Amino acid sequence: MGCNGSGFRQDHKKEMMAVQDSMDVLNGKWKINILTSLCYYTKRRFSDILIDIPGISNKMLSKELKDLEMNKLVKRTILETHPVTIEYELTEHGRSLQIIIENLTEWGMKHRRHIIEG
Amino acid sequence: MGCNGSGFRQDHKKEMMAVQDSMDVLNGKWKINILTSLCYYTKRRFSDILIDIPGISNKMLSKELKDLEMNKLVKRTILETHPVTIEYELTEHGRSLQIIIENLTEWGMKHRRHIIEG
DNA sequence: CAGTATCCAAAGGGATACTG
DNA sequence: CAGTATCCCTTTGGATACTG
Repeated sequence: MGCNGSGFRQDHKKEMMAVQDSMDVLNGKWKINILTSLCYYTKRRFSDILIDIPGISNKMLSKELKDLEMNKLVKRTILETHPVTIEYELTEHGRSLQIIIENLTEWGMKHRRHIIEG
Repeated sequence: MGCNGSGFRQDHKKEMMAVQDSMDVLNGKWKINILTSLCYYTKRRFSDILIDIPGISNKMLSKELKDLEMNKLVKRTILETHPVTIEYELTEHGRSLQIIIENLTEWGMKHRRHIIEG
């Protein structure tokens, strides 16, 4: 049942709660951006993401990556190179956000045309 | 070109920027929730939304609705009843977020099963 | 009903420096 | 490279009261 679907139920508390559940995970100023970087680049190192996202500080990137790991959206792998290489990537659960990220990408471009450029 | 698409271009700055443009509009703790309420209920009054979204204060709802109006996602209509009735609804541009909201709804339910309920 | 105003605490987050 | 630690300002936003 979509947004315009008016099924038997009159209220939409379940939908409201579900969206809230999503936003609890994706909150903060940078999470979506980090997930986007990992979504499009597949594998990415700490310093790469730092460059991918203009304005983010190492402190925030560190914190947000930990949050995302805790929510099982991101996987951190240590490669035993010298010195060690740390790779971040989406988990399977994280990849289930792919469609949302693609939609946000598309919508962002549309919004730019609609508002920013007039 | 999707997240896994590796076309000719090697970088994804355009996509990163587009997502950032989206998030600039949808930032804050409550915007998505407000849009969700208007998406599923179609038309909604101030006090209705206050009830739809557990935890939001009238101050924040007021502020966020203004932001959304400024970004042309939400339309505010004054009905000349006694006393006046104020109706909020999505603009056409706002309705273009419908697919994202539906995806977030679905993903939230999936995430609940995956993480919260184990 | 549909907000606005004020106060104030807590969280967010930038800048800079430092570590293994 | 991949972070931590600290300082401290800024923003967020809750509580409460008030207005037309």
